[in-house]
Amino acid sequence: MLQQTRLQVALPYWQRWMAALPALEALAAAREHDVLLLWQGLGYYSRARRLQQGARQLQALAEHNEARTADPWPRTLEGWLALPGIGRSTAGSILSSAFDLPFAILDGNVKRVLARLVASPRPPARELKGFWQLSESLLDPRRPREFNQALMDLGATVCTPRNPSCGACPWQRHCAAYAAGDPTAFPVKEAPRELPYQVIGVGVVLNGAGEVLIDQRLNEGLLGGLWEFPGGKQEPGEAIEATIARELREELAIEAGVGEQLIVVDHAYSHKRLRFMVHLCTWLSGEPRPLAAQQVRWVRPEQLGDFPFPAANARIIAALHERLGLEASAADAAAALPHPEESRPAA
DNA sequence: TATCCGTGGGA
DNA sequence: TTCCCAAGGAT
Repeated sequence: MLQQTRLQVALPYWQRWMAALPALEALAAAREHDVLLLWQGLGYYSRARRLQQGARQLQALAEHNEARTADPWPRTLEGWLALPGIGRSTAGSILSSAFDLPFAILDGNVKRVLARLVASPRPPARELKGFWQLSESLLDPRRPREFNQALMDLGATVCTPRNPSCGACPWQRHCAAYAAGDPTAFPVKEAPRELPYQVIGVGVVLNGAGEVLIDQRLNEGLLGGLWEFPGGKQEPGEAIEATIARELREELAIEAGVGEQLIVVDHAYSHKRLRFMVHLCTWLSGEPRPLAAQQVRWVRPEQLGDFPFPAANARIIAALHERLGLEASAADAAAALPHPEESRPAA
């Protein structure tokens, strides 16, 4: 959870997670649907699926270990790196913090501290090998747990991105960036790229029974494995109503009447900006088929909270509930425990 | 190696 | 409002 995510943000998720999945066996046995529901809103959703895959791998390894003398947790770098979603830094964090073993880490805080310490002239991403060597060479092998924690805390509380407290820094005498006069010039940043911008037409399709149509995205790519309201990119010169009708036809093989606008949601991802133009639609004909998704379902609007949606879609759900006069909000539903109900394909 | 992968807190 | 960037990993 802490990969690219602040402790303060991850903490409430972690507390709910540990209450629902308190041990390796619980995570390994859980439904992926419920795992994603617990992760809903945290972002980088492949982390959740890979974490569960990793739990299942560790459990399988433990069952093949006939001796059963040791716990399932690896004590080697290779053992952790064999698990999906665990890279060198996370492996080093686990080994040093859980077992006090001498393995280095390299998170955002450490990169900044080291970049300033040596006044590294290039962005850390272009010097990863050197940064790893530096982190390893500094590590105190006698107490790696305390050293790594201290190094991260130094970056988080003293050697901060803006307005660092160099007067309180124990490494001030050794810091090349401080000697150069401007510590905030490091780490050197990559030239920011312009974010692509796209308009997405989204259809909230209702049938005669008052049910709404949702689909589960493919596991690969953006927001993999999460549910959404169907839609797609607006093409040049295309009216948004035409976009929505076309996407429903191409991706679900249905015909729908595109009605009034429900809401417009602007959302910035780390690498693109999107504007969702959301319209209420009326299903006309065709059994929905998951042509570009894992599965498709008709669900009652008050049931939407049982499905993991990305953040931008949570605003659409809230608008729909408000339009329909429902009191339950997506946020309320997201805070609830995983729903035991099985999720089945519509077709 | 460069790019993709989310979200939200804080300045 | 806009921008930065966070206990990184996979491809």
